[in-house]
Amino acid sequence: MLSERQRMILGAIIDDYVRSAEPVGSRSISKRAGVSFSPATIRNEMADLEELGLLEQPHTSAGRIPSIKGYRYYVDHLITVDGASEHDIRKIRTFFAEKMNHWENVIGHAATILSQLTNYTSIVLGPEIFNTTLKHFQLVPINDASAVAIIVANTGHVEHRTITIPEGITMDDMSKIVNVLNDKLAGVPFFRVKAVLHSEIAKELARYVDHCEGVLAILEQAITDEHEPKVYLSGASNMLTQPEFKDVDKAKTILDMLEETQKLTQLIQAHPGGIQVRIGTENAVEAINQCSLITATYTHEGQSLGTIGILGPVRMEYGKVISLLDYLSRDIAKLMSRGFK
Amino acid sequence: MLSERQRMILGAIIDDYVRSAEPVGSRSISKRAGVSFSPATIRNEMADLEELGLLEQPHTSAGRIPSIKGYRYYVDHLITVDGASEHDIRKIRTFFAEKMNHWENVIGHAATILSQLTNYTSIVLGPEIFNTTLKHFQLVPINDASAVAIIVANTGHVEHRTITIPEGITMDDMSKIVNVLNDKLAGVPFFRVKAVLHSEIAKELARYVDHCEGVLAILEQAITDEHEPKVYLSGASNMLTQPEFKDVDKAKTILDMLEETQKLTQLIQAHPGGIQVRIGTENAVEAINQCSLITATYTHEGQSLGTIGILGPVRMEYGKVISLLDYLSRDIAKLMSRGFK
DNA sequence: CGTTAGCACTCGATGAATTTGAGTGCTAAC
DNA sequence: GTTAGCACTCAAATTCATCGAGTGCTAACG
Repeated sequence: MLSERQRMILGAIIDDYVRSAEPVGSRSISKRAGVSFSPATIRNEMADLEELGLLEQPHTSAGRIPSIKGYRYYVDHLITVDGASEHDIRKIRTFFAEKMNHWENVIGHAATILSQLTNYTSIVLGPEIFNTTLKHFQLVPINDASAVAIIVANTGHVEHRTITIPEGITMDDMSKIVNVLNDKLAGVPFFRVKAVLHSEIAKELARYVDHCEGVLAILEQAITDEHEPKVYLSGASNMLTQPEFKDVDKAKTILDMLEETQKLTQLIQAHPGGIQVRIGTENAVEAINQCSLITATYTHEGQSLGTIGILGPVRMEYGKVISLLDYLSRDIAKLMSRGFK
Repeated sequence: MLSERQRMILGAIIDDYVRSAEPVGSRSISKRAGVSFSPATIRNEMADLEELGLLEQPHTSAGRIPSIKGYRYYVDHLITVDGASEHDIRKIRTFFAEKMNHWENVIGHAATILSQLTNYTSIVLGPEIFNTTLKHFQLVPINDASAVAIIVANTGHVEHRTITIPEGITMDDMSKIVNVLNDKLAGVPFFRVKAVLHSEIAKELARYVDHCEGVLAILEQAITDEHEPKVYLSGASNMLTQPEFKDVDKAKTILDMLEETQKLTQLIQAHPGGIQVRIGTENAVEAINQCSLITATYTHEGQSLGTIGILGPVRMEYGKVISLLDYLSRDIAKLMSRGFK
C-alpha cells in the first residue's frame, strides 16, 4: 500500500515523464506547485518506489522513469478520467458533420480523427459482420462461367466476391437456388448461416434442382468465407514523432508489424469488451513491447460491433486517450444507430 | 554527346552507387573487370562529367555521386532492361497461384508482391471503373427509409453506397425505377451514365412514376458519385531501410504523404500510359523530391485500367524495377482477362 | 596527345581525452 | 521525520588529433 505522498510523487513523475520523455529528478518534483517537501525527502520516497518496482533508473546519476508496473499502478489507481476535452469533442463533431454523406464509413473516419487528435496511431476494427444478419443474397452473372455474389447485411454492409459456375449448371438453376437461399436465409445471423444451410436447405433444394451439391458448396463458401472484419489504420507515421522511436530500426519493427493486417486484427481482437489498457510487455505481440495499446469496443443494441484502439509509446497520455476512446466509442454507436434508423 | 568511355564510367558509377549508397571514387572504377584505365584517367573523365552536370561531389575530397540529370541520362540511354529475373517470375507465379481463389483482388496482391520483390514501396491504382460499363444496378431495402444501392461493373467490380429514400415514395415505385434503369443502362460505360440518364431516361420514367425527379437525382448520384479508384499501398516501411532516410524526419515527411490516399491518387494518376520514370525533383509533389517513382499502366482490350508503381529512393535499381513493372503489368492484364473470361 | 605516376592537399569520419552538469545516496544536524 | 550539505557518478557534449579515401595538378612517358 502506498502512502498518499508516494502516490502523489509517482503521479507527478509519470506526468512529467510523459510530457518530457526525460528522466525526472527529485528537484523538478519538489519545485512543483503544491509540493512542500525538499528534494532530499522526495529522493527518499523515490528510492522506496524504486524498491517496490514502480520506478527505475536508466543509470545511477539520472532521474527516475516509471516502470511498466509503475504505469500499471498509475492506470489502475491514480489516473483521472474526466471525459474528453471540449476541444476534442468539437473537433469530432465538425469532422463527422463534414463526412455525413458518407456515414457508412464512420469507422474509417473514426480512425482518422483518432490519430489526428492524439498524434498516436489508431487501429480500428470495422463492424463485425458475424454479429449481424443476412438481409439479401444475390448473384449477378458476369458471363457464362462466372458471377458476382453479393451479400448484404442488415446493417447495410455489403460484401462481394466472384465465383465460378460449374459446368452443366444453367443460369436458370442458379437463380432458383438463389431464390430458395434468400427465402430461407433472410434474417439469419451470419454465424448461423452455415448450420442452416446444412440442416434445412440442402434437402429442400434437392427437390428443385439436380446436381446442386457442387453449386451449394460454392455458394456456401461465398457466403461464409472470410467475413474478416476490416481493419483501418491511421497515423502510423505518428510513431516516428516519438523520441523513443528516433532509432529507425525500432520504428521499422513496429511499422512492419502495422502493415500486416492479419496480425493487427489478431492483436486488437484479443481485447474483450469495455476499455482495455495493455502496457508495454503486457502485449502479446513482441514487436510492440515498447508500446501501449488502449482499446474500446463500440456496441449497437447490446451487441459488440467492433473495436477502436490507440497504439502509442508506453510513455502515453493515458488519461486523455482513455477519455477520448470512451467518448468516441459511444459516439460511433450513436452515429451507427442513426444510420440503421 | 558522350564518348563511349564516358558512358561506361557514368554507368559504372551509378551501378556502384546504387549498390553501396557511398560516393564512388576513381580507384574503385578502375579496378573493375574490363576497365583498363588508370584512376587518373578516370578522374579526368569524372571531372568532365561533373562539368556536364551528370555527376556531383558531396565535398571536395569525396568520390562522385550521380546527379538527377545523371540518372536521367542513365535511364534514357544506358539502362539495360532484360526482362524480369527468373527468380522474380517464379515468385510471382507461386504468389498468385496461392491467392487464386481471391483473384478479384489481384491488384491488392500485386501491390504486396511488388513491395516484397523490390524492397521498395509500391503504389497501385485499382481498375478505373470509369473505363468499364455498368452491368447491373440494384437497390436492397434496409428499412423504410434507407436502402443499399449496389452497382456491378462488367469487370465484376462492385461498388455500394447507402441512400436515403425520400418521403412519399414507395418501394414499389423504387423498384419500377430501378427496372427501367437496368434496362437502359446495362452495358453503358460509366462515364456516359450521367448523359444517358438525362437524355433518354428522365422523360421515359416520368410516364411510369410521379414525382420521380427527386429519386432520380439520388440514384444518379449513387451511380456516378465518386467511383474513386482504389489505391493500394504496400511496403511503406521499406522506406526506412534506405540509408537516405535514416533521418527520422525525412522519413516522416514521406510516410505522412503516403497516408494521404488522395495525394497518392493524384500523384500516380499524373502518369500517362506505358512505363514512366520520374526521378527526384521531376516529381511534382515536394515530399518525394528525394524519391523516384516508376509506373506502368495495365490494360484490358486496349483500355487502360489502372497503374502499378514503385516508389523508392532516387538511388534506385531502375533496371530491375522497370523490368519487373513491365512484366507484372502484362501479367495482371492476363490474369484479369482470364477473370473476365 | 592521350595516358599515367606521383604528390600535396582537402575534409569528413573516427575516436580518445576532457569537461560539464544534472542527479544521486549518504550523513549529520535540525 | 525532514532537510541541508557534500562527495560521487556517469551520460552527454565538447574539443582535439589522427586517419585515410579521394581529389586536382604537374610532369613524365610512349
